Amino acid sequence: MARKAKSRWMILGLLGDGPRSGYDIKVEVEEAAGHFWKESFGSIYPVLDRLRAEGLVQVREEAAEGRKRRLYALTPRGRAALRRWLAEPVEPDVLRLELLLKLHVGGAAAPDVMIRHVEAYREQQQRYLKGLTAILGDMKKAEGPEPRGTYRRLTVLLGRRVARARIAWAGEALAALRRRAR
Amino acid sequence: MARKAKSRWMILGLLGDGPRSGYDIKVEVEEAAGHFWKESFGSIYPVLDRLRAEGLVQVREEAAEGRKRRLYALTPRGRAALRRWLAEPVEPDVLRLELLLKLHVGGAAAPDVMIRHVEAYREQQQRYLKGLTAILGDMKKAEGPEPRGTYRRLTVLLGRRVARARIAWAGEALAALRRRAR
DNA sequence: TTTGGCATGTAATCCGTTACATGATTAG
DNA sequence: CTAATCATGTAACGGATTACATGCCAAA
Repeated sequence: MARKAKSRWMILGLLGDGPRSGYDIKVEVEEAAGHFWKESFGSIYPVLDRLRAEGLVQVREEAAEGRKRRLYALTPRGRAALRRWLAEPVEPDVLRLELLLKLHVGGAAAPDVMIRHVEAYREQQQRYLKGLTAILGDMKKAEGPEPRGTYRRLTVLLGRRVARARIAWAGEALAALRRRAR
Repeated sequence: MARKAKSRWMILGLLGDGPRSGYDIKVEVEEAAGHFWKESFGSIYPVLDRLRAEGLVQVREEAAEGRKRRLYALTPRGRAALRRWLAEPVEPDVLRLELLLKLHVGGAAAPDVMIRHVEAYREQQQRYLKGLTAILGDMKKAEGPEPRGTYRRLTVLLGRRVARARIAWAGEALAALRRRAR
């Protein structure tokens, strides 16, 4: 049975905002959606080609003006497919949290090993939170068209809430672990 | 280059607590770690066999007393490998959050579609939170050996904090989206 | 001139899921 | 008796990553 295939929806979704090249998509995913998504060239180009074969996107060679670029644009069928997917229920994300795995089976290690992992986690989440806050600042300056702006701001706000919860947890966890270590 | 291969660590980690069968591992992942991990038989049995071939676990047929079961136990080399992995830095989890993807490209859909997604998300997180709280209750009754008990309780506490953050976000998001919809 | 960014692609690999296949035992 | 649970496995498939391969253009 057809499993996941989420790359195609990210790609189709971005094309919903206007024509883009494979390279554009890569950059845009990193910059605008990097806090909850990732795509590699190794999927982008083949997926783009498949979408074209299925008639969901069209290619246009952007000749001249510098290097050659292949711009992909949604066809009406592509837009319909996107809308259909958007209306489908969200599938629960596959969860595989490596830090929790290490904690779960951490009894086999020395206590300070787990303490260091949680410390690193807290720092990582603090950096992440900072990054999100910076993104939010940029968003305020460059107001985009609605409702897109609202949607994208909401994704960042969720990231921040979750990051703050994780940071708070890490503090609590470190206190508990240090108490035990003594 | 060898990618991920996280199943082996979950399996090796559980075996660190004592011998288990493939079936035991499946059940235990579901019941004790289901809020942050998942394993299918399709990986468990082949991985177990590979670990045996690598000399990290040993098999013992548990003959008689009901059905036959193949019990796997860590070898000294297996335990050493587990400890080495536990000491390695935690790799950041691959993040691919489908709800956020839909929101990110949701401009192509009608506003109420996104509202329904967020509502469903909130309900799902509320159920999830309830489940975690129940687990925590069970844990208090059945105190396990330390430090394992502390570690496992911490995994649940992180889940709860994050779930609460998501629920709070959903409320805020719904307010914003409904405001816009009018 | 050489480094770095722009730009497109292919090949190998592989982890993990789903589906299939089989059978024993136990509870209702 | 029969349905559910216990129990172990294999086969097919597929999505995605990593690494490789190639080349243009602009700036330092």
